[in-house]
Amino acid sequence: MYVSRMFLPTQREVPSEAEIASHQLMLRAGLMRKVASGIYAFLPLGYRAFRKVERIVREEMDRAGAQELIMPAVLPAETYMESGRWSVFGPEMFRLKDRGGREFCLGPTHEEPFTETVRNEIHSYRGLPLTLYQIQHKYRDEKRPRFGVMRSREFVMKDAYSFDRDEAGLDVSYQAMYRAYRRVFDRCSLDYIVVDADSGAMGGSGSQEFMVKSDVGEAVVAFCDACGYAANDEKATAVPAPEAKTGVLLPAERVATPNVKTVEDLMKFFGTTSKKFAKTLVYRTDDGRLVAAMVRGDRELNETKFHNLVGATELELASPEDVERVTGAAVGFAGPVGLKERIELYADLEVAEMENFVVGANDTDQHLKNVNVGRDFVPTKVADLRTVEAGDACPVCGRPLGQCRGIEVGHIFKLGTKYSKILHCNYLDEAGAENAMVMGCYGIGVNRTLAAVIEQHHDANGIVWPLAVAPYHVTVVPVMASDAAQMAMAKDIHYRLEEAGIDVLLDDRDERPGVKFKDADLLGIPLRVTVGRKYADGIVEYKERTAEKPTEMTPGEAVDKAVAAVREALRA
RNA sequence: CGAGGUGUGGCUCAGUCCGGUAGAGCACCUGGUUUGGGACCAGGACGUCGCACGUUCGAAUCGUGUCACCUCGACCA
Repeated sequence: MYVSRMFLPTQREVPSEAEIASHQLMLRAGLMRKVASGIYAFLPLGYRAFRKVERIVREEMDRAGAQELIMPAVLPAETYMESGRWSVFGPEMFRLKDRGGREFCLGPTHEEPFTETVRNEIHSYRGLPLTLYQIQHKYRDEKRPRFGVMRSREFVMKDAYSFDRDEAGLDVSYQAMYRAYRRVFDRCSLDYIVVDADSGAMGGSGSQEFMVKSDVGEAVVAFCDACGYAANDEKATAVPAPEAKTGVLLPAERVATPNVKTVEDLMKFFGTTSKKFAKTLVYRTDDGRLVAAMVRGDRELNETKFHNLVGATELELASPEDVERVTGAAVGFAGPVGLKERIELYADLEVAEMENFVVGANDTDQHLKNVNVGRDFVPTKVADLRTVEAGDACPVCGRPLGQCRGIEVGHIFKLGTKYSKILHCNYLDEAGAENAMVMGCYGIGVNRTLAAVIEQHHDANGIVWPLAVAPYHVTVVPVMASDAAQMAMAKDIHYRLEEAGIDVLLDDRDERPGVKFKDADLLGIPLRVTVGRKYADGIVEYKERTAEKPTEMTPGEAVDKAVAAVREALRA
């Protein structure tokens, strides 16, 4: 491809709307342009890279035995009404009506149409197992799209769905996907970890996320270097770390604490550590229940865990009015003892281990000290409710946990029979008995994966594509476009590479060399062959994007070296 | 959805407080000189200053409304 003919709008300046490296570089290198908030057009160079990722995904899905199909992006409301998700998705779903007033949506995820299709066509165990997938645009009207394609409202997802006779079959299908995912992200040269994830509202028996390590990731993961435990912080647990006990229960006592509301205020007032307090937080569920959660003063409540425990669809902090009604006190003085209304009260594991601690008295400007679980109050249930922190003890081996941020590029999920039961996706076994199919679902965010690659592979000058996803493998740069002999040699190298099946650019523009080198670096083309000052002696320069300096060699050697490097890198 | 911010040529931004002929750099076009890490000189084109209404002799600038975009938070099978 001749650069002079390409639609490749690069920008010298950093676009003001882009915050993170991948977003800035995707705009600067002319990979994409924004059409609306969270909606992007891929330009030729970006689309090439996108298709490289897509191809890797497709190859690995096919290798794992999954079969590709394509569902419509526009789906009728009925498809999601049967499962109940027409209402569950709420405003996040892009909805539209046809001319007859019938309701449709742009598919946010496709469990329903896949399940429906399989239900309609497969009725026997003979048709199982089956894994189907598509690479499709998905639509979610995110409250806050950000970071370019990292969190967008239209995005491309590879979503696969497996259908098995039983749990054992699901395990096999799931493992096949797990291995395929590892291969996909390995081939993309991503540094990632696989973490246990919350399977909460989706039900099901297990779920793992593929997290690309990155400071700009929106997810927080806890991991243990010693034993390999790793989990999304929504799910991560740690060994409780109770304070030493004296075994002497002191009598509970009311203390006037005017304007002492926060844990920090309390520490000052009582002159002790936050580990001697317990916070009581009141939440409201979507069905109108008020529920309370207690965690130790130095801990954070993990809303996901609480959410799952309470069994609500929606959960949010109760309004001040609700809190005042339940506690009979201003916000900040809630406690487990003497609540005005009987509400469910859940205590974290560590709260259950506390002794002679301080809680709100359910009376404005009053706290209770020397409170003890069992004697002064009995929680509805004691459970793990806190968010883990770096340094907490690993739940598997007890060593300190580390924490890092991650970009979720893939998610694999054992759905079980959640959808097959609701949607009556059944099969007859050998004995003629009807059973619900056991399902799994597996997603990869294709454009997010592309952004993650850039996030992990760039430097001050631009993108540094791994060969496997580079839009072009090699760029041939004649230093003086006006020198016909030089240009002829560059064209010859370009031709020979192209003939060898290499994706190659020829920067034939009549620009100063500095401009071409800067652009080559910005675009991140992994290999560069420069035809310059020594071309008359039959010498060109070969340089890897990451190398400090070029190496001199003959054009033939440069071609051979580039071809070998590309073939080596693409050997899947 | 809550809070904050920004909308001026393709890009980055100044001008707005204090109303008076719309600016700079980069990019673009023409000619010339250049040519190993984003050249230089000369000339040129490109704007209803997000939109609407209002105040005023006069609005990029003041007021009201509205839209878009960005950041933080909340939310996110």
